[in-house]
Amino acid sequence: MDDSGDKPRSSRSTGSARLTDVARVAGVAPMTVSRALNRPELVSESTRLRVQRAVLETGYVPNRVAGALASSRSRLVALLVPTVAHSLFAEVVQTVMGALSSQGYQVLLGLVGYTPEQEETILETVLSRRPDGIVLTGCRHSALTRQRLKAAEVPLVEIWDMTDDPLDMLVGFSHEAVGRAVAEHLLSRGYRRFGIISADDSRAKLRVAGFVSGLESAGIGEYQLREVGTPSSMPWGREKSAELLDRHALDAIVCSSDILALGVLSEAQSRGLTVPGQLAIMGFGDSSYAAASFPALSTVRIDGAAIGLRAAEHLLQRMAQPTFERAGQVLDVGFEIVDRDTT
Amino acid sequence: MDDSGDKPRSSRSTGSARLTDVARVAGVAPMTVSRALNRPELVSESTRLRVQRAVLETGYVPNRVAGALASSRSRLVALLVPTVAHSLFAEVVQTVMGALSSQGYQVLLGLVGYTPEQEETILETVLSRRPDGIVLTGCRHSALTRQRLKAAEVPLVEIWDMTDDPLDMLVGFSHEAVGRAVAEHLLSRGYRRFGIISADDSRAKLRVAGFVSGLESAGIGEYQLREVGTPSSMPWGREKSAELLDRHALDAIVCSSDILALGVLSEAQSRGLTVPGQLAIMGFGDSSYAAASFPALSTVRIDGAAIGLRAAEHLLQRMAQPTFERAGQVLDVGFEIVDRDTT
DNA sequence: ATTTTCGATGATAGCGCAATCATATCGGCG
DNA sequence: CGCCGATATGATTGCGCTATCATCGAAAAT
Repeated sequence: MDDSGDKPRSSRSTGSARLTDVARVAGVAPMTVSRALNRPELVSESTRLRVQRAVLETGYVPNRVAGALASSRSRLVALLVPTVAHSLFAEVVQTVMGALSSQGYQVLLGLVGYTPEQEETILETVLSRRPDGIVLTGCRHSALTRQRLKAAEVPLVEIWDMTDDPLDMLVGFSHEAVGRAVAEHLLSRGYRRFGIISADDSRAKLRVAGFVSGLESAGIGEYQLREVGTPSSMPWGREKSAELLDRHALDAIVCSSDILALGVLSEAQSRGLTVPGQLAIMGFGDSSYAAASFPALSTVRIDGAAIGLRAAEHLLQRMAQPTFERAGQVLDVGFEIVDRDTT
Repeated sequence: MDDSGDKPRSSRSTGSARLTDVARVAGVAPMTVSRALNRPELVSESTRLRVQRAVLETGYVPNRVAGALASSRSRLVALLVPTVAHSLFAEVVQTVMGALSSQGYQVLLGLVGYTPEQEETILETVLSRRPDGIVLTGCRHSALTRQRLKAAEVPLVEIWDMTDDPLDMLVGFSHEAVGRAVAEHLLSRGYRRFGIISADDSRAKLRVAGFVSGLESAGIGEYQLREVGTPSSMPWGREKSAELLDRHALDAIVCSSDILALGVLSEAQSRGLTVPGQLAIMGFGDSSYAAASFPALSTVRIDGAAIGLRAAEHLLQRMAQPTFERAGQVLDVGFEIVDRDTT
């Protein structure tokens, strides 16, 4: 007889227990169950325990879809990165998710590749989930993307790049500065005839631009540039460096990623070139295998974990106090030239 | 005067355009706008165009939170992997997301580490989003996890492991078989005195068990085992191999991941041991850098992309026809011993 | 001409939850 | 003793959308 008062569940119902079911079992109002679960400090100890028991008894799993609609808080953060098949971004994903999940947020991951068009498409569907915050890789967005982000008025952190004019918050580093620093480093080592192998991606190109401007500051106007598609890979590095070495007398090759540099290293070894004696090689990223190659790869270390962590912190702060305006906050985490055995 | 009939938006409203706003601008009923956007084949061409214009004019972004609540379809798939900071799982994430996003699904990523407890916690919050499908790494789940998954009645694919008794669908390979195959391979090469360095993770332990059983089949009962914590890293490999080599005369060391093997390789080189002459080394995973090490690392290739792709395909099929029962479907994608220069 | 069919559109009613305000209870205090 | 404020709980309403059924006009069938 204990369900004699129940209306039959509508045909649209999902079948699993709802808040009202828990409430009936616990002998309280639905609202009290909601509070017991979300704001336990507002209910008495005894009620909280009764609700807890009722939850176990009914096997209730809260429906956060409904909760999000009712409260306009999704507890969801969108994280948009080009790829996870690259240890640097994987590290960012790992740390961002660690920091956010400890605060009860879940992550909606979007892989946007390296083109603004993909970013635009993915952002649209992401915004339709009404995330409470967004972490976005890069600062170069399409006009539509910028407009949508502004209209959404959602806390936002751009990462992995640098600009004076962020959409909201920014945690990253200057790719141009990286390029210039690499140029200075290699010039100080005495290298003069440079090859460059770069991925066809806007941030890699910025680093190349910085590198070239560094060369020009030293009066060097000549260099050989080859572009490769994404994703970068060892074979790309081998192929392009073979092309470069066949046609030009070079004493150093600079790569837009460690994996390309490893390919160059293979090519050099297959040609019997001593490294760095006859050919110096420079990578980017300081991936876990950079130190493991033989000879150990000189590279540029980017602290992806720091970027992810600070980005998450900034976002959490803003999501906790949405009124406190701190737009325009910019953090440059820098980088470090790691001088191993290939330069 | 054109808003004279509007009720003021309630204080709970979010401020952005809703379906009814688009409907008013387009001069149709809200339901027609919903259809024009989600089932365009059900509305006339002219209505569809008017709605399209109204959407642009209002800057409407659909609210899929509300849509999901109303339709009981979230268009969300939960993807639970131990970590993305490991190229094998990154590859899975990459391919699963590629396949799902092309069909309009978004991915809720969960990083569950290597313990059933974490999986349990994360699964609970994941289920509260009412995903349309779940991809779960591994087949060993806590009782509560199994119970919740069964109660949720959501299409599910377990990956990266093998069992006769999957919860629903399964795409993976047998870790024990990997271990046995590695044992046979090394035994056929003549190695007899083995060290094992394994991560403290249940699937790695299965591979160890398979390896040991392979040794025992050959009448070898002695071997040296060291466990390391997660995440595996080169320093762990170096440290544990140093310990092993100090105390035991070994002619081969088997590792539960390529990154550990690379550490072992460094240690061997630092001791002036020839590889594989004085010490053979075996990795697992065939990470991108395995072929790049010097000497190139012998390892076990797992086709993470194939696993991700097939898992996504199975899931899409089931989500499209939820009535068509195919529970119990199991796909073994196998593995391959990659015999490079360290064995 | 009348009925049937079908495509297109609209009206209504929830989906499951939390914001909000109303109500009840209780001890402390003038 | 009655009033006040704090604390605990409940009733109501609506978040924005889609399932469902009703309606309506026009073409097709009788």
